[in-house]
Amino acid sequence: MTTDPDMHGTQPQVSLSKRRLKTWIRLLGVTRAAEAHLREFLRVEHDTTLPRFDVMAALYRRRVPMSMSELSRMLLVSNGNATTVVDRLEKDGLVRRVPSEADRRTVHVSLTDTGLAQFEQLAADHEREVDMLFSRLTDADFDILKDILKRMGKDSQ
Amino acid sequence: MTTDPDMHGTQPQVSLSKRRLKTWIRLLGVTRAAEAHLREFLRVEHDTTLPRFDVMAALYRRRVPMSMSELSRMLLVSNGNATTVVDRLEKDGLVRRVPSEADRRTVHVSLTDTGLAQFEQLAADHEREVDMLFSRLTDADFDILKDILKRMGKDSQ
DNA sequence: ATCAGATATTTCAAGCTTGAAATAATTTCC
DNA sequence: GGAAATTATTTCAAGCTTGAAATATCTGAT
Repeated sequence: MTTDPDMHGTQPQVSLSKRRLKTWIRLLGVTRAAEAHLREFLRVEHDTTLPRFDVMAALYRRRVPMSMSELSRMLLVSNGNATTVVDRLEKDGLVRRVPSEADRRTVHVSLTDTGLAQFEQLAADHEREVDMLFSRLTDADFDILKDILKRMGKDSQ
Repeated sequence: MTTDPDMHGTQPQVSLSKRRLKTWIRLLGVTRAAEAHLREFLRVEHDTTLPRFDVMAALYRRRVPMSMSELSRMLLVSNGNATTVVDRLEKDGLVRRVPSEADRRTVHVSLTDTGLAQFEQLAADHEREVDMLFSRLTDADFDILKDILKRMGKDSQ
């Protein structure tokens, strides 16, 4: 909370606003690099893609069938997007659509047995990969990061 | 570097690996939410897109004309992608391609006067928007984040 | 001088992503 | 009970993104 309007402190010429921008650009860069790495890993090692993985991961975490809307809200993607990715996964037999009994507008999506088996393979390898990406971070870093990210996320409640 | 195989420490059941995964998922979520916010802002307020903004920002930062390869390397996107975004910006008169004198394989891309003027408008608003997104973070947070991100980025040198 | 390998860019097909429009079903409120 | 507003999903056109293949050019070793 160092307020220093005339910039006589340790950061002489850099406004807070510029610092925020720089941090955002760096954050975006690091995140994109990590995403690119994981995408490459999924393609080369498992012949799949990040969006497919994301959908399967969301379904896996819940275990209980999930509506298309819940899915797209959870993944922060548009409804139309969720539809097409699920379409492809369904065609490959990894995912199943079941119309809801209670609400005829709704469909419930869930992993098939094949999908579940494939995902468990995938998830183990993926976790190992993430582990490597974050290997330079200590436990203390995680505490701090968790706190910072929580505060950042507050905006988009 | 706390090695505690039997988990008798302060984090009883949670392995470091699981923590890394959770942190990555949260980081990805926050970054995507912020990106979505900025995309929405660019669309509604300036009738443009994030990739277009990214290209213009890269060209602006350098001032000196830039090859397509440098551009795609800087933005972490494929060559083909850079080509199509530049195509569209060029068609809109915001960007210019000039063949290199020294190397006939190379084209140099730069902002046109129109592009420069438009970008300066855009950049000011964009900075204000980022400022809002990060308003909950203190100066101390930035110091820490900078350090953490630097260590994370080391992998993808 | 030539040729093999490296580098710069574009093109291409396929998949991803969006926001808006279309359809269908449900809920709310009079 | 029925009209109006809301919600769930799909479809659509346009743009984004990728990796691989095609072209063109350059560089370096012989």
